[in-house]
Amino acid sequence: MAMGRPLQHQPDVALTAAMQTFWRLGYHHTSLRDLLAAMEISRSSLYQLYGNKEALFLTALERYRDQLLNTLRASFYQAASAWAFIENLLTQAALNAQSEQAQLGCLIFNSATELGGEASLPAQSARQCVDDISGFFTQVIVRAQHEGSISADNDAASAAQFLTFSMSGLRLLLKSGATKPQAQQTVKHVLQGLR
Amino acid sequence: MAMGRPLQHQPDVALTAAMQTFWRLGYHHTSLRDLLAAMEISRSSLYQLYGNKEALFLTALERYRDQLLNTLRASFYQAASAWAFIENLLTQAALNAQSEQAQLGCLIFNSATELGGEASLPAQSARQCVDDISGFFTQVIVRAQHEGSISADNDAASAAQFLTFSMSGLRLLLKSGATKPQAQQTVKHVLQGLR
DNA sequence: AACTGTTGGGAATGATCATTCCATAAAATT
DNA sequence: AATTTTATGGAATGATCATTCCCAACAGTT
Repeated sequence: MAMGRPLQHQPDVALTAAMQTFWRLGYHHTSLRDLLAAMEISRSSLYQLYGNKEALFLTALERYRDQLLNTLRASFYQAASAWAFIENLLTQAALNAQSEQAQLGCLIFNSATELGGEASLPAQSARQCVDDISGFFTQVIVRAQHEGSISADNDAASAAQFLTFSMSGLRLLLKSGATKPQAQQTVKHVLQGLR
Repeated sequence: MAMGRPLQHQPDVALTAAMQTFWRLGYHHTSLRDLLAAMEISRSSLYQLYGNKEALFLTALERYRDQLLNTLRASFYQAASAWAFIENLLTQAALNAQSEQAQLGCLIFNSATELGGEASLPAQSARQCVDDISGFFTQVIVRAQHEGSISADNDAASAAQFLTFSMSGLRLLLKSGATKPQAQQTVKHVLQGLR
């Protein structure tokens, strides 16, 4: 074993806790007190291990994006068709209407809207993450076009953007307290818009 | 004329300046310094005339909503058809892609997303405003259904919500720097989704 | 001239914030 | 026992924030 006292906390656990806190409260509104309480480490350790609040947010955001994209990709590659994947994605979002998860929305979209046009690193990173999601959806659209479920006349990138903001819009709806039937009906509109 | 020194500033002008500042910076991120500079009044006057930051935001938000709804209603009632109104609304939004206005987004949606699930008065008010917009769109949808341009099978409220978040999503897209052709393509998706 | 309401800004209050420094304790090594 | 690394928390720093109090200047009225 290496010399010196071994690490007492698991960096993964602490990072996940930080991520959830940012998710719940937003970047600016999350204070160091909140972080320390959630991560269950001391101020000193936080600065030593993660640099500062901004750096911690960046790594937490990247982790969130990685996890999200991994989940999406896994579900995509094992889906019967691209269209089935899209349908399932939206339907699941609508079904989970009242869950806490849905109430929180998506960390990436939340951050992108909160940080808006800021020039800060967190803002840049958030916008990049939105692009990453949109890029993944573009692949999905392209496959759907090959499979014939979406007209090849459509620009794949635009369709992907439509799908992206529809996901974010759906989240906003659910956050505003839309009922499950309303959400399901809205999903139909989105699916119809993609065709 | 009334006794005492007459008002030097026009409350309307100052309120508009405050509104634009909240619009540009968001509620939390707008400091009193920002407000005073934009409104060109003194701290004393602000507190005397508008109460405090929170109260000022509430009146500014209401004014924004009133102006927006008035503009929308005027354009709606003089439109050839409900569908033409919707088409025009979305197309104009896409055409103004690069304008400063579009970059700002909409004060109501910005506030609703920024304040999210907060229990504060500003948050409640923002959610109410989203409902107000959605309510207006419901009327539009109902008229479109009477005119036959939207299937009567659709739930009007759900379609209105779809339209509402599509507007907000379009704004987010433009904020993220989507090109004009992309935005126009996305509008087609939204219109198709409404049918 | 006396009165009344508006305006402006200095100063203080009390709170929160992120960050740094520092001294100390704990747990492992050699 | 000496060393190395990690952990903790008190204290201070410097900044910003919204808000209140207060006093002086201002611009009209009667």
